[in-house]
Amino acid sequence: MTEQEPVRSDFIREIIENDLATGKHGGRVQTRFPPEPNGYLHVGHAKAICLNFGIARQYGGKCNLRFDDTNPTKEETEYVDSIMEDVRWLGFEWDGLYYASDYFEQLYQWAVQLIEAGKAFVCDLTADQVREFRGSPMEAGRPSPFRDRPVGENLDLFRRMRAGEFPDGARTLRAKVDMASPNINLRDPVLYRILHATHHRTGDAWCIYPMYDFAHGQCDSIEQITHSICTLEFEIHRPLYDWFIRELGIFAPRQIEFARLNLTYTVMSKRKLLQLVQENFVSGWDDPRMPTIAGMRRRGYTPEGLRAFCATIGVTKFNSLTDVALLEHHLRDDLNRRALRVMAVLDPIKVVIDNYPEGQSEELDAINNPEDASMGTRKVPFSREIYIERDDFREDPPKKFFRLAPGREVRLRYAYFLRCERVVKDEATGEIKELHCTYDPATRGGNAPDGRKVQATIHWVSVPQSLAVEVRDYDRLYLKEDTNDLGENEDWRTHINPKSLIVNTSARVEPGLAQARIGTAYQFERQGYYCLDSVDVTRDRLVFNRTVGLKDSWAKIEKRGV
RNA sequence: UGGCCCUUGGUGUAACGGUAGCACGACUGACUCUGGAUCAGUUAGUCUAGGUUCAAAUCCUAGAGGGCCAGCCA
Repeated sequence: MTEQEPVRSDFIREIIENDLATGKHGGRVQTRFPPEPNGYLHVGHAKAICLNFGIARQYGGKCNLRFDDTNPTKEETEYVDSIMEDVRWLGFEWDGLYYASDYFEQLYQWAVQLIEAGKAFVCDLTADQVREFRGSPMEAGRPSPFRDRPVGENLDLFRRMRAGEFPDGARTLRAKVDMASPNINLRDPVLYRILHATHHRTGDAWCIYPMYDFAHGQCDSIEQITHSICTLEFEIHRPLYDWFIRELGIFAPRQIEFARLNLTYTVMSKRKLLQLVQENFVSGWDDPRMPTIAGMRRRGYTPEGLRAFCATIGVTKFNSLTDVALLEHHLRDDLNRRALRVMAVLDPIKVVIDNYPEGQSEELDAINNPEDASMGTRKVPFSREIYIERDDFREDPPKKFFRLAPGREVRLRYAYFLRCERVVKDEATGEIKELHCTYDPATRGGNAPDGRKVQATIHWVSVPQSLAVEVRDYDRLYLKEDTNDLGENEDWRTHINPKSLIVNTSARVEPGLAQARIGTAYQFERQGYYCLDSVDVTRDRLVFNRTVGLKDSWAKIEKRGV
């Protein structure tokens, strides 16, 4: 990431600047990005990553990557690996790499400390009973009958919980806070539960695991996090974290909450993304339709585009729904600068140029990127038979349609003026089989010496040299704009778009694309940005993913009704 | 019938008691060998009601609307 990328200020940066100005923490800024390794990172995480790592970079601070791995039943090494890869791909490098599980022993000792101070107790209530005793938001809870268990007994029981003497769920360690608090998190929350499960890092060393609430704040404290940035739903947990920090007498980070990203037509919950994968709605976490970082990378999104998007959406405490068009705008903005222009005919119709000598071919110069002259030029072959886009011809052209039609002349990009003379149709179906045209040899390169103008320039490929490729076009995965807006008892899957993937096997591209490389952005001129698929390409089959389409003002005109 | 947080054009945001600005979208127009890009322009906003003040998007009160919280998930 270049240091020059613009950073807009926000309420969190204001807090930090204020802390810096007043000398809090001696000018030190330490943040962290704390994912749970139970799924792949998505674009919402990208916002959090840009925030935490971006702040550290901006203020000369540090940012750790810490895996919140306190629940062995859901976490896997595969996710740890993917998360590290995605953070790096986005353009960030962590200072410290930690796991909550690194701190299990310390956390255990702190639990013992709370027991000794009479602030925690071992509770024998079942999960159902705990729920019942907890009360509701409207009514106070009742204390557990085990709340006043003597310290010595608590210590003994907790030690035996660790030693594996009890089955899952038999007992918990709970904090003694306030059963009458209007904040339910303070009603004697569970600190430790018994879970005879193998942890992806600590193996079978433990059979009791700390709850997130008992781990997160203290992990931040251990790492001397100055600003602990998290999403809004943890706001109500903050008093609990502060309580632990105070009772334990340890370093106090400041937690600041911001609103998570919501995008139109985009499923963002980890639970739903996991469902999409497990129920085969998509091919995997990296399916190009997924809003995961891995999916977007495979789709052809760029780190720069994603970062630019994150920089403009801002950071607030307001629950908003960002238009996915804004993401696409930043993507196009970046891709426009970097993409190699090529010609590809997605839905070919054959054109025979009757006055072009049979058996002849030639090479024409084409510009690789009009936005960047340093990307040079290339040669594209031209011959008597070419393919053009079926959409670029209308037998009976509507008003404002500028492209090819009988008797009309257009420019073939980088080649010649072409006039349509005759249409050949299938007698039975009426389908257009091919076009017979003539070209003007004097217009080689694309300009007429007599100064004559054409209304349109269309792309094309030469039939004999063209390459047949597979092109995958993606549409939104979800049909409803607000994916969180669901009726009572409504299954969110009913709104999954059944046509989110369209595989096109009849596309033809210019021959130079035989050397296409994974990770390179291409613009199929007049159509969109594409990239080679990183998974399904084989030696004899090129597969291109449509990253995002170009803005199409003709489509707009046509849609309005001419 | 609880507690906490939030509310600025269609959307995302800025304005920190003193001219409501920016971006996206939409719409015009110019230009163009991509109906792309670019450029110029138009559109449209402070949730409501009171109060404080010379002055309120900003402070106070009430209301309306939205979000979160009753996992041995994070």
